[in-house]
Amino acid sequence: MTESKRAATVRDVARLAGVSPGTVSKALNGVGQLSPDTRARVHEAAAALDFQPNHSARSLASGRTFTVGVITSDSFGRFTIPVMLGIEDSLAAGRVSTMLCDGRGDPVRENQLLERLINRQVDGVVVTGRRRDPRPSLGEVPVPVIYVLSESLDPADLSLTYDDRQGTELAAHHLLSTGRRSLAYVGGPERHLASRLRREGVERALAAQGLELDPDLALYGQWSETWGRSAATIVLRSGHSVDGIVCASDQIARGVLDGLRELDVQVPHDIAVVGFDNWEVMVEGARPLLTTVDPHLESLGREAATRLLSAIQGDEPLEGGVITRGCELIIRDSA
Amino acid sequence: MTESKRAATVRDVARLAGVSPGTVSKALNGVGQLSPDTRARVHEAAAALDFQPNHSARSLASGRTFTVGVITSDSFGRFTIPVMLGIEDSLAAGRVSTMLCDGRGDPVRENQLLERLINRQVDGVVVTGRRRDPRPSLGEVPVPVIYVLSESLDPADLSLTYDDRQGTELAAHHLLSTGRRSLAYVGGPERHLASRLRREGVERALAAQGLELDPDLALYGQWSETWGRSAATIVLRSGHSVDGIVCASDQIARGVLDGLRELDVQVPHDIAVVGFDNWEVMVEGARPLLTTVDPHLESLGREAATRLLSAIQGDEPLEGGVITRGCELIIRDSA
DNA sequence: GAAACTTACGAAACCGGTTTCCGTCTGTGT
DNA sequence: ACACAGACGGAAACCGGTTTCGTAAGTTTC
Repeated sequence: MTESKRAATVRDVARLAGVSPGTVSKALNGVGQLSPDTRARVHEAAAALDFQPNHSARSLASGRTFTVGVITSDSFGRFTIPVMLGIEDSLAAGRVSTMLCDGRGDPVRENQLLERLINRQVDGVVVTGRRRDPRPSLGEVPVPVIYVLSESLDPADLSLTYDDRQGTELAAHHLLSTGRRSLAYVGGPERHLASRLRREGVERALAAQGLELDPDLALYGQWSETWGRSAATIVLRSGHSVDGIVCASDQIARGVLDGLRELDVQVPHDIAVVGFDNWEVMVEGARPLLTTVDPHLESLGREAATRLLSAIQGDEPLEGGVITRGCELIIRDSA
Repeated sequence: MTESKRAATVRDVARLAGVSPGTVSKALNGVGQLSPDTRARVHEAAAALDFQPNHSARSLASGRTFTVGVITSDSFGRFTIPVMLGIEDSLAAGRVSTMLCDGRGDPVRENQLLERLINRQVDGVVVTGRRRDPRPSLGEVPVPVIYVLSESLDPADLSLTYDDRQGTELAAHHLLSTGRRSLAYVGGPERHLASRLRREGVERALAAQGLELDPDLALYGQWSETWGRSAATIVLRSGHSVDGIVCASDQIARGVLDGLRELDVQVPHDIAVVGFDNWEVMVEGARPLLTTVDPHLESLGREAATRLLSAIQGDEPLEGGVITRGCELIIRDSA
């Protein structure tokens, strides 16, 4: 099918339309001064020959590649994927392709990849990673760069991320507004920023009602189900009559649910549980279905791509700073 | 840093080395007849200027882009990612980049993406998808194509996939060799090839011992935990004294484990359970830790890339057929 | 009816490498 | 001393678009 000897070039089109190659370029790109008639003839000829401009040639001449690089420090994990989808979705519309690179969390490797992307003349770069913790900047790069999820340490860079604090605040607020009074927070490792921010969200919601989070009930551990199960026991044995638990991830929440069930606690009757991530697999397998916070990663990816694109087109650099988007609470059966 | 005005070109290097641009190209690419001395001088000059050949120009002239396209019909789901990682891993070594496209399972969109990749002159294409079921061929494509996971319906294409049958055969064999006699199989939807093949594996292992799979104990359902939980009940109520269950996925297995626990069945003492996929999240959250079949998706991706690469370099087309790789049983605590 | 603009398009340079072809220089054989 | 092969490296064409610039024809202006 796509085998007609050799692809048509702009000269072939020119010959068929009876114009010069330069004119073909102008007609097809809608630039220059051309009579409507000529323009039409060229388009016709191009269509007849199924002309597809050679991408390399176009890039070479114009300096633009219609390609953006995506560097992830995570190995396309659960967090990167929705972001990628959003990016793809938004870029595909502009006929821009993405070149995906996995930095494996190694800054050296990351820099090599960046070199390579620059060398390939990408029009822009998206940097993303699993962690919410700030990451080192890529430094001076000749094309626009936007950081997603993991914000850049350099305030001159533009970062786009979601609001951890607001997320759990939403969750805790929901618990409080449905009559719960004594909340616990089960986080991941304390060294992770996300763990600490999410705790703050719970504290803020409590403070708004004149309540506070008992230090005994603010637990740090791992991002795993196993930890969630242990945490459930710890909370129950704490002596406090907890009636709501905000978890820092759906995995933890799932562990908590399992732990509670084993201890014959009714969810949500006795204790309500909220997760974080809205990770389908976890949410679906959980019993009862997990109420959780959705950080809308895909739309974050879409926005990142859109901003990057306009920076590329407008040629004005992205202005630095951190843009934070809100999360949404998805209410199901566990709270 | 990478801001030294304008990137060095082959002419800059030529001037510094006191040779002609053509000679620089030859020296750097190790072709042509050049004295060792000249070669060295050019390399030195290139290093001094931190010369990076312009990718578009190189592609334009040589016809090769050092880029392969990856089209996934799955939205970078759980199955595609390990494959992608393998591909990346294997290609990065050859300084080849990957261009990722998500076909969303829509053949029309898929074809547009392919057009775009061809137009961008990719050197080769990898097609992958979540489903094991065969998929339509992309048809005539001017570059090598390899299908991974979802094999192509056209026997003239080269497909690379894993052996579902052998996977569950391994699992069932393990159960039998540890003294289990009465096995059940809990599959996904019957319309999915994977479900049927995995059942056959169980049957083969049983047949090897002169046993067979009772039709009552070969269950089809969904790829979900919920289904696994139901299936556990169905198996127990079947009246057969089952002592081993082979599940078609880790999610199902996890549901089965939960179901059994609720019915006070001891795993693996009373019933042994084996999953399929070796999906870390599921395996880790399961209690007891899940014994499961690992299809080694990442190495499948690596092999696909390697084959593609050699086809690209050797210029001989890939010979058609389906290559099937074996799975490995990962023994943990559930069987 | 000439000057002053416009409009429409082609010629050619250009982007930055690769590759072919050919001339020169050196060394060898007679 | 002369022919000849082989090694070396330069000039220039080439890949396939884009873009600048110049000019011929057509239109307005006075």
